[in-house]
Amino acid sequence: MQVQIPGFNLQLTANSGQCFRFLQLSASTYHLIAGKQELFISQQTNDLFNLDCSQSDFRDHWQQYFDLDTDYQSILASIPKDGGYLQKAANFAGGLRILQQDAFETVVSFIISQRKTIPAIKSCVSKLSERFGEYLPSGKHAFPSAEALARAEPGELAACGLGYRVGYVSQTARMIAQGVVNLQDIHCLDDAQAKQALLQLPGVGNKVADCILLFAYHRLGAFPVDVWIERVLQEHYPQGFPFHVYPGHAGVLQQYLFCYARHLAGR
DNA sequence: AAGCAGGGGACGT
DNA sequence: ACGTCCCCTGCT
Repeated sequence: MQVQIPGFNLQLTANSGQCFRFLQLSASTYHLIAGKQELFISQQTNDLFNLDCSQSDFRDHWQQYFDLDTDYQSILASIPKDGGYLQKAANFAGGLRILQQDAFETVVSFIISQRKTIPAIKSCVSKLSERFGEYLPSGKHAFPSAEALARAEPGELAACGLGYRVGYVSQTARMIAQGVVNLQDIHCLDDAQAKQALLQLPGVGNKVADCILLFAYHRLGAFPVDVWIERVLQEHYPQGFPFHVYPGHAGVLQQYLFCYARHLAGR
């Protein structure tokens, strides 16, 4: 189907480091696996997109996944037009959308993300899926279930490149499979409670918890601080980032800053 | 409380 | 070829 999505930039979103399961097929076309759903999506013009799914799949699944019901115009409008770094970042990355991803996949992906580059994370996630994820109709693999990773041998996880994170992923998968932490229930908690719940998982610290809140639980106020954001804050906000100006959506700005900083560095 | 170990790949030199 | 860095956490 063809659909008009004003302001959305697929390339920026696919390469934003939120999700590690976009495969770029051409300049404007990507393949994506999210949960048990697969999608070929292509950006044809500024606002026009081609998706190989039905109207009902789009309405029931992808519209939410790509966060098309959030008003990004008003978020962009909240940024002062002062020619500052944030305005430049927003000007570059304003087409980015905060994806609404599966919680378990996001938990594991970001446990793996610590001290790794984005290409390395993608490689790990891909290997984990091929080894432990269930087959999809296309012959590709879904991201593994908590049960599958809980059963996995440490050596098998290590073979996916997890390194010292093998224990974190294994224990976290067990806690979730056994219901010690219920990822569904976290949707009902407020931001602070949700963060506390996630911090119980081994391998999930402050930064990773913020990423999970932002990319799986759609808590747009969560503001993950990684090494790129740390540098941006030190260089451009030495007196601190003005969170009070952006109540409830600073996390969106964090993504603008992250992508812009990486862009300037040629990544 | 600060400092540090920790797989291995990506990246720059 | 080689050192540094990587969307960091947990231990000391």
